[in-house]
Amino acid sequence: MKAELRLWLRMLTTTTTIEAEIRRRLRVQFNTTLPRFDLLAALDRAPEGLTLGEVSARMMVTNGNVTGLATRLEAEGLVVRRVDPNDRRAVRLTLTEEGRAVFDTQSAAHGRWIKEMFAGLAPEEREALHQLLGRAKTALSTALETEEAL
Amino acid sequence: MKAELRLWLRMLTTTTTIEAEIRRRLRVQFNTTLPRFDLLAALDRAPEGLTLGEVSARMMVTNGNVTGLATRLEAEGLVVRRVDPNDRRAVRLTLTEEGRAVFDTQSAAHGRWIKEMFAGLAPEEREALHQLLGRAKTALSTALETEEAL
DNA sequence: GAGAATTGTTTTAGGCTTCAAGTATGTTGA
DNA sequence: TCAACATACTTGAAGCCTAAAACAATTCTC
Repeated sequence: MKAELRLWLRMLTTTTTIEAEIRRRLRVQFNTTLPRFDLLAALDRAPEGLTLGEVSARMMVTNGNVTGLATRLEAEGLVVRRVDPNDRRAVRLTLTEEGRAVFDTQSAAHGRWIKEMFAGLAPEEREALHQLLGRAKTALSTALETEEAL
Repeated sequence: MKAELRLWLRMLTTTTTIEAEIRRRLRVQFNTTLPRFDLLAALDRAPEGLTLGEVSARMMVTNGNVTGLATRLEAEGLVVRRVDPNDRRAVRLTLTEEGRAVFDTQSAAHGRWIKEMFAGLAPEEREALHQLLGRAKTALSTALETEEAL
């Protein structure tokens, strides 16, 4: 098998394993899901709230997806939808007080999980991995741009 | 932000970007999906076919998931379901001739895509990344086993 | 200012995924 | 033997996700 394919498969399984564990813990410990958590995280970083379109860009998912996510989180009382007064086409999403409190707890736990999962890696290894992933990322975007240009 | 979290986010976005591109190409070039492709790949490596349970273990997804996937692929004529004569609870899945031909084409394209996406990485970088991901993987499984034991 | 193009969101149809419950078959041990 | 347990799969409900079409509000252009 080609070296590139081996690399990709290892990268994929490593990431998938971590992600599956995070999803599992979010479910059993907080009865929530990764997409919900990610949406709260996006709002947490934007004190003024975000329009659905901004959320969808930050999360790299489609608009229709965010609509449903927002509806569920709103039903749970964690976010509120408000029509943007400046642009009545847009809907602005903000965390409720409860939403912020819930996210703070979940976020702290999430941080601990990640730290724990990478604990077996020496700081230099961690740094080297970060560096190489950065290289892979730029290599990738050049490859995709070249493709685009055809 | 913690170094571990930065590393994880970079790992996640890199992997996600590649995966999204693969899904996109499978869709536009072959009108198929990644889970379908993965299922065919699993069968391709098993000349005698696999039971649904074996597929679900290899793909790391639930049984119910494989049931639906198999149903759709069967409807497309790419796989056949046959009750295992030795264990009438089990259903054995095998590629049809068409299924094998389709997979061969898709698999070749998939290999080229991956090669292309990692082309910007020098062989030493690729090797180093592979190595570090291996380290991360073992570090991760020790972390999860320790957790398990509590 | 009216019509056209653009932008922001929702809806629709379909597929993927999980968990939990249900059905059928197989295995085991009193 | 046969009841209890285990295994293999399917089904159903709910959520996540996409692409494409529909709708609504805004902006542009003449």
